[in-house]
Amino acid sequence: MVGVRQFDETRVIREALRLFSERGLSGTTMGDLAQASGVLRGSLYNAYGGKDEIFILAFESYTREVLTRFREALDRPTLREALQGAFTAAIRSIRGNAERRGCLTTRMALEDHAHQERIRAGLEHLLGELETMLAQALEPLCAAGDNRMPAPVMARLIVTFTRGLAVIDRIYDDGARLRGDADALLGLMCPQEA
Amino acid sequence: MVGVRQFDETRVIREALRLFSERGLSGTTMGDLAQASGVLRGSLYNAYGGKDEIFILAFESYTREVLTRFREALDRPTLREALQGAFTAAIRSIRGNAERRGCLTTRMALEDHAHQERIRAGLEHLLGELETMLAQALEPLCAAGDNRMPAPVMARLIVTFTRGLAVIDRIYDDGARLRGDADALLGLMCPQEA
DNA sequence: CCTATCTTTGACAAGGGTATCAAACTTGAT
DNA sequence: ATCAAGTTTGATACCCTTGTCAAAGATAGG
Repeated sequence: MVGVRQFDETRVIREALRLFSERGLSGTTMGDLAQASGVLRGSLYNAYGGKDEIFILAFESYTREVLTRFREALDRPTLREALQGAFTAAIRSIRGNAERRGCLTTRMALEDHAHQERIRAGLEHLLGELETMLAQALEPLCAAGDNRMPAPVMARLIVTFTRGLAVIDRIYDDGARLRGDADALLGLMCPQEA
Repeated sequence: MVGVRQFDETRVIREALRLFSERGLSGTTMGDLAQASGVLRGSLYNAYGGKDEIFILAFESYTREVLTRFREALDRPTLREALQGAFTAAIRSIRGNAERRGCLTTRMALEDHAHQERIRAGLEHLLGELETMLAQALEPLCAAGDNRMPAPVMARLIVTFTRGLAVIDRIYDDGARLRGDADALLGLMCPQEA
């Protein structure tokens, strides 16, 4: 290797993910990315080609992160606990942490961009994986109880509902509201008073 | 009146609503608005001041339209029918008609803009009205059945869930999927097999 | 130490959008 | 018919963003 990249590539992706989550794709400029990562615009163009390429990399990283988080959250012995885990993970994803805020998936779903189809396909892939993971995790737990709702239907409902949580958070910015909604749906899905 | 406006103001608002719903606020330019309404940019600036002012007017019009639609949809004798009416109205709003597509509320919630606070307040107002309307309409119907969930909680859950439907529609563009999700939640809220 | 190759740097051109403005125009009221 | 007030029109200035590029810099391999 003769020409060696001088900057921290993981930092670029990390900062990009943060900015895209907070401001969206069109709301983030190459200048923003450059400033946040401490790399000059020219270097970013040279290394990645442009904003869309950086976004794709950031989104792939985000997909891995989200799926890992849900996989862990669902690993519980009862239906109720698994659902609680899923909702808690979703709300944590949406409300963010010190490093990042906002749900990139929901954000990208509502935004228009040049590479619409590619990004839409990425979102479909992420939500599809999430739905499959939910269905597989809930299947045995649903069968154990007296649940009338099939696990795949429940999985879809959870995916759709949690997208709604992301929207509501943008408007009310109220964690208690999100937890209240999640508890309400949990109550419908697990009527028992354990 | 000496200087009389030469163009059709209702057409401007109607076309603006269509464009903002389909492309978002930042995705719609004054040029787009001018072209769609057949009015020159200069005239729009003179009449309204700028894009944001036009948006506010369009959003107010949208708020009235949505609330009217839900008021009619909820006017049913049983809980199940009222819920079905609400979900159908929501899906119709989201999927649109020949004239317009896309859910402006959900779209605006996820987009960043200069007048963030003003628009966020507008969204909170619309969803608040919707929630109140739902709670009041469902209250007597819930009391009639053996429902354990209080009407206000159910109202919030519906508002949140239907925002999720709007997001899912953007990704899958599949009306059957939306109806499936709505039926699933309906099944949880009205367990009886009428 | 030298070199080939890639990276960094800063400047620049181009495109698109917002906003402004003066001049021409329209029209209700006197 | 004339006037005053508001509107239309097209041009223009300005800003922001993207994308490109040549020159300078850095580094592994010889």
